[in-house]
Amino acid sequence: MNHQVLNNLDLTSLLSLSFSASINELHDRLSELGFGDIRPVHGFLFKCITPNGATGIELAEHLGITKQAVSKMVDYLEKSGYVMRRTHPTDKRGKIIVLTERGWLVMKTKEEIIAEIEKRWIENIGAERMQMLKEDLSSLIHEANEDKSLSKVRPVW
Amino acid sequence: MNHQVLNNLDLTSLLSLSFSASINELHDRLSELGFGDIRPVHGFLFKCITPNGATGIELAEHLGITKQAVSKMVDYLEKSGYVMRRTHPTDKRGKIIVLTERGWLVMKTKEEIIAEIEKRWIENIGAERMQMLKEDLSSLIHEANEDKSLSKVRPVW
DNA sequence: AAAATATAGTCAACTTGATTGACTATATTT
DNA sequence: AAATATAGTCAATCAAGTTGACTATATTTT
Repeated sequence: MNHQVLNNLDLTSLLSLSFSASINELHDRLSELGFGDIRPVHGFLFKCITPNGATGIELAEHLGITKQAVSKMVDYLEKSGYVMRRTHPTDKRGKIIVLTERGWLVMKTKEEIIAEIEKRWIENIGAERMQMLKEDLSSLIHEANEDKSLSKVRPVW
Repeated sequence: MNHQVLNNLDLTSLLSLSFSASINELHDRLSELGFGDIRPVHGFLFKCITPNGATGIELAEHLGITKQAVSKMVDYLEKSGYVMRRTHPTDKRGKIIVLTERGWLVMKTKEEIIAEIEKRWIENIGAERMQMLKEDLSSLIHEANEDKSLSKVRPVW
């Protein structure tokens, strides 16, 4: 697949391919660094947990899946050592899910890798174009979600 | 989620959200127009079938899934009236999967919707910025896949 | 030409990550 | 105080993928 072909793709396909490329690079690097048990969806979950923890239902809404599915995901992440269930400070029905030290480590590592990727891309297209790219993508997301509620940030399709 | 928040997201998250927004809008519109039985992955399959049909193995490589999974997907799409299995002209082991009239109709409809979406986005950010956006995304994809083979266009994560 | 090997597709059994429904314990509203 | 709503979990099911086994046809080797 060469540059010429790419230029003729519609925007949706370009977004799909570029997202795919970046998320794959991120997780390949995470794997190399010993975080092979983390999947992309976990990153979206961690983002909602930080900085102060979150309840299962908050996570479910954030990810756009059921609370039962979140419960299983948390089982897995707890077993793998990334999160802990704490009793909720005020609501005895609830629990609050927080990151362990390893959870914080993977977040920090992820940010470093993403910074590396962005840096390489800036070298490629220049800082101004990168800034414009981010602004334009933000506008598009903003505009597309004007009407809807949008608290779900999980990229489902 | 407001504009300010979006501007502070990393590029990977922005790509995820914008892809998600566009693919969701596309499929919401397709649903309204009576194509509610089509999922995003089917679009990637159709793209490989057109214009001259494709074998199961070609589709499997294109999508990055097994030939058995493709076979099931084709079962579904054949039952739903979008594709047909034809005997392969030269290889009696093989079959060639082609679009039905309804298959062509959904492709045409899809292109119209995508054109609408792009048009609206051009009204939003301007034609020049849209052109730059596409160029930059193309560069990024191109650069990210320099080393790899990349014939898979399915956005897996 | 015959035999050995490779390839295209399908069937069946299994895995994974989601779903819906039922339940317990605690909160909130009436 | 009673009725209802909410947070979380357990169990059964579903959907979309996987691996492994098989048939029929092609291709390669001897």
